[in-house]
Amino acid sequence: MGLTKTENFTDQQNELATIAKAIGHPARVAILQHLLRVDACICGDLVAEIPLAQPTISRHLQELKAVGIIKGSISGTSVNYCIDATRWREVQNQLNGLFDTYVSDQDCNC
Amino acid sequence: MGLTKTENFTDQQNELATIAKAIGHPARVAILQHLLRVDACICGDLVAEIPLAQPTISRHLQELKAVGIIKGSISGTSVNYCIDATRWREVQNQLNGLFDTYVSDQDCNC
DNA sequence: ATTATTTATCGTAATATTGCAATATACTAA
DNA sequence: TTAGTATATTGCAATATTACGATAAATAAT
Repeated sequence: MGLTKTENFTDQQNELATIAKAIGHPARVAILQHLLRVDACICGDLVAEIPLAQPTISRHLQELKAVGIIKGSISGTSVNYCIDATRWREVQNQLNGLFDTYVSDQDCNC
Repeated sequence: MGLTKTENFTDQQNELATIAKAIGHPARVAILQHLLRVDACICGDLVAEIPLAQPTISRHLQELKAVGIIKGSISGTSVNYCIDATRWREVQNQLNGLFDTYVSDQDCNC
């Protein structure tokens, strides 16, 4: 069917999944890493950095924007993209919320 | 095309994406949360907990197992699943490796 | 006005994912 | 051996994702 049954899960579970899914593509990881590395707003030189066609990169950018971890602002004919600081930390906390649930003494002997 | 061009990216980028993708489904988040909550090996009562058909849950379990964050051991006619402690921390570190790259003073005014 | 530049959107093709019913497999119990 | 129980696999059908060429839209430069 290809259709995820989101109604069966909690908002938190769906949100966590949506976030993870957004990061779940190497091109989007590469985009995030580039935005982090240049530590500034960056225009569309992502197309030069990442070996994918311009429309494809544009799509990946939209997907990252959809979950709020990056934002873009128009500057003349180009667009400046950057990490959304607040959302970035929020997302990190939400992921760590899942990972920190694990306590070491619950190691089983499977 | 539907085919991710993994050859264009580094191993690290691909691995990070693969991990995130595995977590990127609410059913798999629910499975992980359940495994964490019961803080022990758990037999396949996941089917009772999560409102999806048994084959569907089995598939999600295989996907989580494929990235190594859970492991299963046969115990008679049932299977015990649990978090793989080492891999769990490894994955958390890898994700935090990405998120910690962000330093607050790089806030741009987009 | 025309042209160039940059980014987004549309249309399309190919592959992937999700989900379930049916079935297979593998062990347990009688 | 036969029946029961638990999990995995197979075989679909439907939807989603990925990617790219073509094109649109919007500004900048001449």
